[in-house]
Amino acid sequence: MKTPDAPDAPETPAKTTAAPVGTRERIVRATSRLLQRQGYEGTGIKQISREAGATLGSVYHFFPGGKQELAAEAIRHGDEEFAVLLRAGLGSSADLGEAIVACTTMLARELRASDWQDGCPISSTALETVGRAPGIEQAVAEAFANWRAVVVEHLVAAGIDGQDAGELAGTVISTLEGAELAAQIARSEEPLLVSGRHLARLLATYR
Amino acid sequence: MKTPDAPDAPETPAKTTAAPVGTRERIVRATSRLLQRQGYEGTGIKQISREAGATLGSVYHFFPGGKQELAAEAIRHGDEEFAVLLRAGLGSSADLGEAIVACTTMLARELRASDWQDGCPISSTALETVGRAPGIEQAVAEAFANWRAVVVEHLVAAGIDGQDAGELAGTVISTLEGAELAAQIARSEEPLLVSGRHLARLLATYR
DNA sequence: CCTCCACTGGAACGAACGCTCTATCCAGAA
DNA sequence: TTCTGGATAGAGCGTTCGTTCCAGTGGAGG
Repeated sequence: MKTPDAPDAPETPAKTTAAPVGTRERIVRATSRLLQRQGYEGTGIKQISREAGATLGSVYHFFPGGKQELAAEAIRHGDEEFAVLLRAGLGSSADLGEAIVACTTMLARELRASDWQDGCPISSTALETVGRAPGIEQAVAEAFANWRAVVVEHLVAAGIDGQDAGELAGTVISTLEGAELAAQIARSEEPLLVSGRHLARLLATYR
Repeated sequence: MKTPDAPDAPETPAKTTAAPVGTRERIVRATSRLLQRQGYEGTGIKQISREAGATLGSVYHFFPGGKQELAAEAIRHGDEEFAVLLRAGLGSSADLGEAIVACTTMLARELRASDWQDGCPISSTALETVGRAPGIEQAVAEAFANWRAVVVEHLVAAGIDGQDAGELAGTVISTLEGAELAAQIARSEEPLLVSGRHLARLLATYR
């Protein structure tokens, strides 16, 4: 009934817009979004295959490791997604404080646009699988380390000492995570925006 | 086989220690701990009744609203649990910075003692049920507001302006939440301890 | 042409899910 | 004693879970 893959133009996937997305990629994207909104246990493989426009056979063909392997891959997808946003926000201003505020502003806008549904892409799955799914735990740890590295880079470039930058980057990520959770719960941009200003103020004390 | 309620001394439940815990309370406590570790979808009613030493009939007798009502009650339990820790930490020192550091130190110690399992009692359930379980969402929102109020009280007592105190309290809670998540993921006390120092530094700029 | 194989499609399995239901127990009121 | 109703006990409902399995299907390589 439904033909997922575009039958035409298999050779020119880069049409700038609407590049036909392969089955594997569609499965990963659908999984990432569902994990973000429903968590690990709340998301079923059949729902994933339905939303991705793929069949159960395809899912297990590409991810023979089952749900865990699929979730780990989706975490890596969310990792890069969030890193892109982080780089965009931090790179938007030479002033460190303004850059941080830009990050929280972007996060707040996206959160509101999704009716407070799309928070951190991985935190829900991360919390559910602590100590019980090694593959997922590792992907989560790598994501946090990745985001931290992105922040460290900008802090060092802004002239903050390496040791301080490493510690501050951890706190920046932690606070963004917590503020995003608080914003989802309160259905308000305020926790994110306020935390952004506080982080800017904290960073300003390192001169 | 197993007699949950202590058959003797039904009139003097307050023996200072080892007060026999009623069936309803046992169910709530078991639910709270399981939700903390496994999240909402990952926790089954039958597992709850097993761990609580109660039967399915008892669970639905006390919580006719089913899983959602039970979870909301467990969230309220976790709310008070965390508030107690917060008050203990904040009250441990007249110096605001030291008090905040005391909070993170306590959280870090408890987290390590549970092999990084027992993080925030409600965050996992909160994330899973955003926008899909009104009763639970409300209990979660009340918990955050409650914790925030506890912090505000101490900030104001330390001489911080009311407006600032309200905003800072939100960031304090957010950062504690995020740092606890980071600590669980990294299996390390460091994110919590470092964030505690940074929060102390931030608060010190309000004088 | 045929062969091959990555990929698709979906039936079926046993287990677990949330919840309903009836039956039983037992302390205290009448 | 009989009656009442809170509390306990667990079988069983229909559904969904993650996973396995196998029969196609279609395009590239010989």
